[in-house]
Amino acid sequence: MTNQHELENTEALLPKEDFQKKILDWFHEHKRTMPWRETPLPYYIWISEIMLQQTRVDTVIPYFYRFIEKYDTVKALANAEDETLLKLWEGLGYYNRVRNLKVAAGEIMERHGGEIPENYEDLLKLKGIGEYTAGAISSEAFGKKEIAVDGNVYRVMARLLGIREDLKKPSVMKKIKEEVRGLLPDTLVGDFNQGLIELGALVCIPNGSPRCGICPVKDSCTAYKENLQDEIPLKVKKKERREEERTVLIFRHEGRYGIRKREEGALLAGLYEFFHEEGHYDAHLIEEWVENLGGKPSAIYPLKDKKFLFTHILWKLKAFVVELEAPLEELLFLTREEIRSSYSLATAFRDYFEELGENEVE
DNA sequence: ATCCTGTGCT
DNA sequence: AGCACAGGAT
Repeated sequence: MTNQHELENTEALLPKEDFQKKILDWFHEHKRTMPWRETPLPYYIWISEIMLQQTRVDTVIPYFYRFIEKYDTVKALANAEDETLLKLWEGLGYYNRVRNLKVAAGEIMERHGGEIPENYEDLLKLKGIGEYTAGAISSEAFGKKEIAVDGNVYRVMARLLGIREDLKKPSVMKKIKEEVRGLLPDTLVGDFNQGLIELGALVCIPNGSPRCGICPVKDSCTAYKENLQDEIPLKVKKKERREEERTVLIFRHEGRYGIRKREEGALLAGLYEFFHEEGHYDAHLIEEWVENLGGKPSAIYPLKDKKFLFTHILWKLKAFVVELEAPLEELLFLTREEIRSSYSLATAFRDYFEELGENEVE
């Protein structure tokens, strides 16, 4: 019995043609209606895929209509005004996406005579298009035999194959992509890809129990058969973050603020930052401290405590604005406007920078 | 590999 | 209110 069971899970897990047919049939019957599916022009697929990154279908649809009405071709997009473009995107978030979209439109005009390229490799070179999006456009708009593995597909495949490993591990991602590649049909590849994605979005869902009862491929699903739906995808232990207490001193002299450049090769190399040191200090310790640095504080105002997360470190920040009678030698003293326009401040300090404007008395 | 982005989920 | 996510960039 055990042997037979194992056999089912390996070679017979997914008789390929059956699996393809089940996904395609299910997709054709249950797919949600979306404007770019009704009219699958390459340009529409491209715009929608970019909009759909980190954004729900329902949110995207009205933006999509407005966008393609205003910019109906790659050429129009390449010549778009930044202001108008940003206005059209307002509320969608992740604004780099729309900046990249215009850059890519320019690239398509220059390198591809205004025609969206069909090949995965060419698509991949375009700004804002990564592995997933290149595969999605190539297969869905041009019928090329390419995979389009997004977060949904990783989850669906992990459950189907019973993969109880961290889906963020490159080796695991690679394995899943190879599995999907091996399952691609010769025709209707785009529908097959979308079928897997749609299955992940509607049936094999990320939060809450998957709806295995209505799944077209439950019979070949390891997680279903072994009741592992809650174990897969594996919830990865959130890596312990080292906590560091730091005190930030925002020096001000005659309306200018002191910043310094971070060392090359360090965390956040080359970005600018306010002065800060390890440890938490209160106002009168700071007075001494600043005097040791050769400064004369005329006033010290506390700002709100903040936390800032890196992948591996948590900074617990205390911050003070320190009014100085003279600038400090080791820092660059600049107006807020100068900093805003010409210096890239490390994001850890950006909130404090923004707050400086709020209670500033000019 | 590591960082970034803002959102939606708890 | 804080955190996890997801895809691309560097």
